[in-house]
Amino acid sequence: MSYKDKKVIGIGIASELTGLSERKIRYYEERKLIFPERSKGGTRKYSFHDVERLVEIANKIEDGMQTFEIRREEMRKLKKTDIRDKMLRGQLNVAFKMRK
Amino acid sequence: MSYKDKKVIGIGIASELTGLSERKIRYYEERKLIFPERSKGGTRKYSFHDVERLVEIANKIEDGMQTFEIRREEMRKLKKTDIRDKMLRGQLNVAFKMRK
DNA sequence: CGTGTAAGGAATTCTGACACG
DNA sequence: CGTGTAAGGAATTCTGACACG
Repeated sequence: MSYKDKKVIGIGIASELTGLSERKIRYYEERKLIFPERSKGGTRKYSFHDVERLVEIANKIEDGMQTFEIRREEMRKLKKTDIRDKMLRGQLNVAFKMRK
Repeated sequence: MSYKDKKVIGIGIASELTGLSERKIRYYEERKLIFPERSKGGTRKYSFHDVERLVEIANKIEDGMQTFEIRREEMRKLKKTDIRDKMLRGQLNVAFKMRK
C-alpha cells in the first residue's frame, strides 16, 4: 500500500489541506461518504486519498448534488467494479475450461 | 511536492509508524537530526520522508553511532550536494562562455 | 549519551444539541 | 439538508525536570 492510502492525517490537517471545515468533514462521514480510521482514543485518521475524495465530495455538493446522490453514485461505481471483477473471473474460467 | 514530503503526520502516528517512542522522536529533533513543522498550537508535523529518516536514525543509533556523528554525516552529504550543484553550475558557465 | 517517566498545562478532537433555512 | 456554533469532556501533545548509567 502506498503513502496515498495510509490513514495518518488528523482532522485538523485534513481541514487545512481541503479548505473544508471540520464540521463538514464529520458530516460527510455521518452521511457515509468517507471512512476514516480511528485511533484508540477515537480521533479520526484520513489518508491523502481520503483528502482528495473530500474535495470531490465538496465540489459535487457545491454543484447542488445531495449527499445521498453522491453516495448512490459511489455505490454504482463499486458495483461496476464488482461486475468487472466477475466478468474477468468469468473469462478466466472460460480459459481454464478450454485447457481441459 | 509529493505526498511523501507533506508534513501532515502527528507525533503519535509517527511513533506508531516507526515503532519509536515519542521521547526518542523528540530527542532526535533536539539533536537536530529531524525537522518537523509545527501547527499554530505548537504540535509537531512529520512527512513520510521524515518517518523514513527517523527509522534510519534509529538504526544508526542501534549500531552504536552517536547523534552528533549522524548529524555530521548528514551535513557532509549536504555539502557534497552543494558541491555537485556548484560544479554543475560551473559546467553550465563554461558552456555559456563557449557560446560567445 | 540516550531514554524512561511523572507533572501540569495547553492544544486538539469528540459527541450531541440547538439554530437556520 | 447542509452547516455553524457553544458546551463539556476526553485524548493528544508540549515542555522542563529528575533518574539512570
